[in-house]
Amino acid sequence: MRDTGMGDDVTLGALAGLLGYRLRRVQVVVFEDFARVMADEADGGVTPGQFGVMALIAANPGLKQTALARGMGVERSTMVAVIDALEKRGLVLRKDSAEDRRSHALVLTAEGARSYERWLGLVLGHERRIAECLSDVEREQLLDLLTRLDRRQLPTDP
Amino acid sequence: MRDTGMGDDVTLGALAGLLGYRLRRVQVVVFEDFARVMADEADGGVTPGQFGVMALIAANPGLKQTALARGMGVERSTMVAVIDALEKRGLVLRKDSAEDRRSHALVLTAEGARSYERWLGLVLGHERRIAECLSDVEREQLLDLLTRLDRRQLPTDP
DNA sequence: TATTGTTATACTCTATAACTATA
DNA sequence: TATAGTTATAGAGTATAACAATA
Repeated sequence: MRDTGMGDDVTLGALAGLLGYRLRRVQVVVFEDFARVMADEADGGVTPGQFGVMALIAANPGLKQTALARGMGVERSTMVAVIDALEKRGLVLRKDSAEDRRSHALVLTAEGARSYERWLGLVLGHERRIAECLSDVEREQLLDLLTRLDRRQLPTDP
Repeated sequence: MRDTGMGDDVTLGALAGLLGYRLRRVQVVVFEDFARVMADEADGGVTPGQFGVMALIAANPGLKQTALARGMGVERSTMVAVIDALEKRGLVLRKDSAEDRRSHALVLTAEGARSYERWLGLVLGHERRIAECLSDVEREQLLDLLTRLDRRQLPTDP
């Protein structure tokens, strides 16, 4: 395990006020807690990325891989192996699209839907724990500020 | 370039309120803008991780690799190649430590210090741009909330 | 015995470019 | 011509485990 303790207390200098540094530190904390939660799962659970994919499929049944890739902010080609792995585990299914024979309509299998619901519960618990030092209002503020920094939320330049 | 535009507007579902997802999205935005800023540099500039290392050395001249690794939240072994690359470019120097002959005292070279000051200016501009949709107060709030989520900032459990 | 830096190795995530089959 | 999915490949970034030198 990485030691992020306060052992040597290095001065952060210019880093202290930089969003990039702060974001990366928190990301490490979040990912470690996510992994800890999933470690108790019999089948090993899912990674944060895999959970995100399943959540988007659950919310948009039948969406195609390109749209999913955009939603996750990765390339189409990157998505292929992710779906391969979930499909091999019987959690996700590539159905033939009715309108466009090039594309796949992604859906959760019955088992995938069951697993997703269980994992969603775990993830909500994880969410509560990592934000336990914040009030509900502060957590909402944080989510709002982060959402506003996400360019995807902005209208495109004219 | 990754397409994070609003093309297909997928419903985020449970993801919308999850810090892990929001953090990752913003991280992508931040890293892309950082890369854009550095692309104009004659020598290619530095990566966010390399900049962080140089900032910590600048703020803590003479610190050893283990302390630096802790400050960056990575393993000692991971740090080796990072410093190798910076040392090969003449930006960082491994000096012999006076007290402990096992460890190295890390310092910026004269050129490293000059480059760091220039890059710091670029990074502060980058910082201003990615947070341009936030007021100064909101940016400070965001930094504060992120800092509080960073376990390193918390007192260790008894 | 414990720590510092190092090597060897492997794994995950990601991207680019070129291909195919459709549209 | 353009798009959806795929493959092949490569490059970051990271970790673990074992080692030599030193404490």
